[in-house]
Amino acid sequence: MTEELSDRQKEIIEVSLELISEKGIQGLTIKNLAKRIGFSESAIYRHYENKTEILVSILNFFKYNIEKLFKAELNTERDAISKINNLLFNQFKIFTASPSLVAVIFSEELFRNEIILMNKVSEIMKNSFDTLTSIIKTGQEKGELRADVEAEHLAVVVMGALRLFVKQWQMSNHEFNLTEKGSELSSSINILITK
Amino acid sequence: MTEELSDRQKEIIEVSLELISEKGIQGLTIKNLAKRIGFSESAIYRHYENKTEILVSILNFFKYNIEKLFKAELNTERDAISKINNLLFNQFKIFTASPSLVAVIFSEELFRNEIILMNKVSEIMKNSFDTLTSIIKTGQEKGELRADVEAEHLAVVVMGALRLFVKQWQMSNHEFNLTEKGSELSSSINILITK
DNA sequence: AATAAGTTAGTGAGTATTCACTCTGCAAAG
DNA sequence: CTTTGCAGAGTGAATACTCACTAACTTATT
Repeated sequence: MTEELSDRQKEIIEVSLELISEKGIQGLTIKNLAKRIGFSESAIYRHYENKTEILVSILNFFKYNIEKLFKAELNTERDAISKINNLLFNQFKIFTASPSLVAVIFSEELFRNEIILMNKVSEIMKNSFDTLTSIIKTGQEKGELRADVEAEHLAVVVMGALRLFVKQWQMSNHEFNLTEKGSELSSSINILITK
Repeated sequence: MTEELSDRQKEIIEVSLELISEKGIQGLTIKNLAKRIGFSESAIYRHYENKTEILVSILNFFKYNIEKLFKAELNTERDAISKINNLLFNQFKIFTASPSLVAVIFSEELFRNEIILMNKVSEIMKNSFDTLTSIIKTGQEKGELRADVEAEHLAVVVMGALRLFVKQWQMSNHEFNLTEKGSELSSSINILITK
């Protein structure tokens, strides 16, 4: 799963994320990539078989980060509230640190004709959602979270709010501090889902 | 605002929505459009100046529907809960009836290089969000909704849940009944935001 | 009523551009 | 002397869009 990337491959991914954050997924072309790195277009194919492979690599990077975050939180001994709190906080921090990832997760529509990419994206989403649901379920059983609403619905609410908030941040051209304002949103969510 | 579309223009929009729902925004090309309608590519330019104009037309159609829905609900004498309930229900019904609109609202990333389209999309989102926030605010003042969480955060939660749920429906290939399951989600949301 | 003029909606060929990707050859390193 | 990393030139497919032209109507003029 760790993929063992070479230095050049890492550089290609880095520059790809740069380009995506600047001009969106559409800005990620072989030409732009080569120009930015400073070598010819053909050189890229020494390191990646094709463009899809590059995108797969990016999604794997994303998947790895997200899942590490979610799984880690799932297996702690904290209560559900602080698990979810941490989850949201870390998620906001990741996006603040690399805004290009925001463009990536909202590019599903563009991946629609590439089945591999589509599957990767749904996998990531489903995984996060399931982990969150499971955290909530446990929290309900322990009496930490309200149980008058089913866990899956609470998960939709939490994850939906997270995504929309990040989207609003992106559309405002990062006008507000995502981590800071995100903390406030997080507190509000806490109030809503606590017993 | 009604745009006064000719019969042919209406047909072009209809077929565009068809193509989008089948193959995503990427499936909407002048070639595909012309082939489906049954005339030459150049004929399209008799009815629309360029492809962007077609997309603007689609977004206007979407904007019109959404805003009609939100504004109508804002001005009724019902309580906030049933306003939001209706809003969600009608929204789910619209998407069920024309799933292509889902592809459109999640295509923001693709519109990023076309400022006109980008602006149209943010306008639609901002408008809906503001109307929803205003409904919630009124509900809080009247004591119908919980006031221990600020209105904007409640709006993020409601709208975020709506969007994520629709996204999940789309990604499942419309496997479940959006209107039906959406009603259930709506009930859960009610519970969360009621005093 | 007949002709002339103008409009509308179409065709088909062709444009420029962009895209991902390939082929050949070269130079340096092991 | 073979592998690796790269350059340069090129390919074919796809894209949105333009151009000159035409057939079918409609409207105005005599």
